[in-house]
Amino acid sequence: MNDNSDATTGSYRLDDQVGFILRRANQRHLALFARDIPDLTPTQFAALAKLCELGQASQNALGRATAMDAATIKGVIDRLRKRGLVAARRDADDARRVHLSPTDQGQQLYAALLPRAREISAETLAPLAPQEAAVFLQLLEKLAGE
Amino acid sequence: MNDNSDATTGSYRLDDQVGFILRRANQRHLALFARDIPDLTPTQFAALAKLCELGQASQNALGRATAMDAATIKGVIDRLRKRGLVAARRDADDARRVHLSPTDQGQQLYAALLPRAREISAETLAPLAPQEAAVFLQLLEKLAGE
DNA sequence: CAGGAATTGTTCGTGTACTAACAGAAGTTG
DNA sequence: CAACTTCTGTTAGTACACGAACAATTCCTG
Repeated sequence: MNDNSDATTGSYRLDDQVGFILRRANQRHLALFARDIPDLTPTQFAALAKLCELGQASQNALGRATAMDAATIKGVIDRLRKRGLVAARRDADDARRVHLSPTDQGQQLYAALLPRAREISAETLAPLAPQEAAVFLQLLEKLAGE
Repeated sequence: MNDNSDATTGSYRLDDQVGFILRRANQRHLALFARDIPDLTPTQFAALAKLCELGQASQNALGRATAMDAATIKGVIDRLRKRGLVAARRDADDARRVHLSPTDQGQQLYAALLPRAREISAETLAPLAPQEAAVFLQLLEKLAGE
């Protein structure tokens, strides 16, 4: 019973806690992204990518698909619209909804950035051997839930 | 050559990218933390915990130890000072430095929160079997770098 | 010792991220 | 159909997080 990872016993070192390491891993990824794709934030790219995948979506639906709450997705879409990458119009069937779709420019940018996005994913996983990366992604997916 | 995880070929699905899943995993952890320790943010707790571990530190040094840049740690420390959890004074040897130490109240709060902090780490890892969690933490550490 | 370089901390601006509160529209049920 | 509930989007407030620019201090090197 010397297990330091026990939930109620043993020492607590910040550097060994999942949350802390998760935050650092995320930081490293964000830094790689900012270096390779300086013109778009990871969040903005996620929204654009998902919208291109789906073709269209309501604002909140896109938020759910990209794990952003209503307040967050609004700011992200505002910025993408300001840059002409996303078009918005009131939904005809449902007056509450904002119907979103990527503009031509948005689709072109997405296509142009795809290789670099793949690169970023590879670079992020670079410290792991290929099989390790596969295992890691499976476990990480479990951890993320939903 | 059908490997979708190839860095330059194959399809790109946002939902399969490390960065995206990393962000969701982090979100889940933050939610657990906010639920179990509503009085302190994860970042504030990290700063307080590290300062209690070290006993004392300069502001920037504490920032490095907790993976926060100078601008970020400043805000965090300001809030902890305002709540009387951290004491600050100008360093005698180096006039640039702000010497930080936890107050008695800060140490007591840290001690009181420790069990819940351990709980949060356990809950975060709960979707994984014990051996899976161990493997995951090793790989995650590699990914975080430094 | 003098002058350039590095370190420490601060401020500003931008961009997530979440809570809470709100208004308007749509759906549900008695 | 009317009341209730849910869903959609918006706003305001707080808190990370980082780049860039800056002043003061200390360090280093010629």
